Amino acid sequence: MHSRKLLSSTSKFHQIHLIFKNPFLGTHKFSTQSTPPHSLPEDPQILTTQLIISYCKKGLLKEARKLFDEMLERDVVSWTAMISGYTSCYRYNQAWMVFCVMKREGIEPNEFTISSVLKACREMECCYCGAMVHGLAIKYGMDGCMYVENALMDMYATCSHSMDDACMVFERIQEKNAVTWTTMIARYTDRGDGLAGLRVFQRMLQEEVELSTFSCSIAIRSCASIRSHTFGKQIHAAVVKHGFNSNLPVGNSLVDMYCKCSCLSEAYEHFHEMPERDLITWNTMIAGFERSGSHWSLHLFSQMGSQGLNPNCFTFSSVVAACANLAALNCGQQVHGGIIRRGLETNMALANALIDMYAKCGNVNDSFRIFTKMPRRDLISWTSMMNGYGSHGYGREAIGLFDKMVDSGIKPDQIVFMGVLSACSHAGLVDEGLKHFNSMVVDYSVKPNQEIYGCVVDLLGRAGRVKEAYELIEKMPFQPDETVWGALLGACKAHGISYLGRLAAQKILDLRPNGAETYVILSNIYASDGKWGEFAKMRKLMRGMASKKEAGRSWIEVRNHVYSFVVDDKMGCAQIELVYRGLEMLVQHMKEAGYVPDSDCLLYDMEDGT
DNA sequence: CTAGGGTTAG
Repeated sequence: MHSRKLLSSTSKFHQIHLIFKNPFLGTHKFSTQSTPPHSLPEDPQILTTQLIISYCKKGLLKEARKLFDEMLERDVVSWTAMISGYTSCYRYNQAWMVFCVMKREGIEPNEFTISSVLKACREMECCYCGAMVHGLAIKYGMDGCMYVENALMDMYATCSHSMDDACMVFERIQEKNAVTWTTMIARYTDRGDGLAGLRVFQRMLQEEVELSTFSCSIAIRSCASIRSHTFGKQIHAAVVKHGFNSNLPVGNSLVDMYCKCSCLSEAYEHFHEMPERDLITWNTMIAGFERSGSHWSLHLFSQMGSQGLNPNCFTFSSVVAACANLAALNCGQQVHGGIIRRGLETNMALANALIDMYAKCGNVNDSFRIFTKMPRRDLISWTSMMNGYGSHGYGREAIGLFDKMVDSGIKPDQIVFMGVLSACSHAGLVDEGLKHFNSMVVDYSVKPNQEIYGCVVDLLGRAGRVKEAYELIEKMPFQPDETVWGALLGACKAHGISYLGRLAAQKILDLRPNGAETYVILSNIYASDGKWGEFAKMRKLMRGMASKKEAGRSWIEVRNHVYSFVVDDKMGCAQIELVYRGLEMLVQHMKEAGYVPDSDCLLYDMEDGT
């Protein structure tokens, strides 16, 4: 811990001299004026405290701390200024340490100190520290102060394992203000319980608390988190009624809510009608389009540039993902250039997105180049690289990365195991895959979910070990879902095992009776078994269903332009004839190499008997 | 000198 330095000159004039040398109080002003402005306090202790605050506001913590250490007498205000200075610059440990020294020196904290230090506890997610401060607050009789109560509630809501402690504080608050309500709604939403957040919002309305832009934007985020278009629209109506429409946070959260509820046209409509848009508005809309309309996302990105807005790492992470979805390598490389030009390539989230983008564009070597150059890697970096290797069939490399990741001290999660197992599955590394599956629970205490079981069923099934796959399904600790049965069905189809195939298809149809492709596979199994009566039944059921299946679309980027195709496409690009000629050549090559076309899943050709 | 709101990655 630091020691308090004593100045050689102990006069108050020395401290005032220090202050006049300081740039933030404007030395030039004082030197030209004969008397300082009246607003400046004459007490050097107060002056120094204000100087500390100015330094902290500029992020000059070292300078602030030096001044603080050199102070001859420090009252509770100076201590609190130093503590809140550290918290406002995200140095929560330092804030906490200053608080501890303060207590040791026998300075009694006030409600300002307590609420500042509670913020530090909250950010450190240290419920233990927070509870200790709670005790002090009670001891000094500050637990009736609004600021302390709200800060306590927020601390428990953020750090405690459940919302129970926060609720206890909340219910005891006699006069709840706007901050009390909004904090509660926001914390429920942060924990993924948007519905509970909305219930608090509803109670707030019942108690006739006036709506504000704050409460509206938070409540809209709650709607977004539970994808409730219904509630979202209702709050939107209230927003219009209160004239909050022109408020940016409210407008931005509305755009996000409509996007998350998959109402992209409504989102865009609102985006379009907003009187003012900032970077966050554009980022939200671009991110919203990324998932289900990547080309719109890229279009919006270029529009944003022509509006004179400078993209940040949030913008780029969506745009890189959009390029990955489209497998648009050229575009992705240009975006990568833009990232480097802005010095954002050190951003971990962006590097992760680039790894994924290059892998999905087929350049897994570029992915690895980015991966190796990263100074620090998180779980997502490793997962992205593993998935990149896995999707290119490099199972051994993916396993190697997994081991290195564990060695570097990062704990794998379910998604990492998904990556390792699917890499093993694609590379035919059955025993390695099973080994990792078994060590999941034993060595890493990660519980396998449906998807992971589906992956192991796929792993066994691809290798022809269909019976083992079925046994695994029977041993599953929960009811197998569509993905699991789908994996088994795929294996049965590939290895011509009709008995288990019929069973799997039936299970899928029980879960999702309108799955046209399942009927196709099932009818083909009946056909191959010569059960023509059943086959006819299936075909009858399928009639009228085929139209419900959406056409699969493929696309390719050539010279900065994305061309997309559907089966029997006649509308495509001008060189469509050339494309078909190329395709015929390829099919000829494949047939010469011994390829037999698989028509099991051709839905449209069924009626011709092909 | 103190408290509350909006956007991103597998």
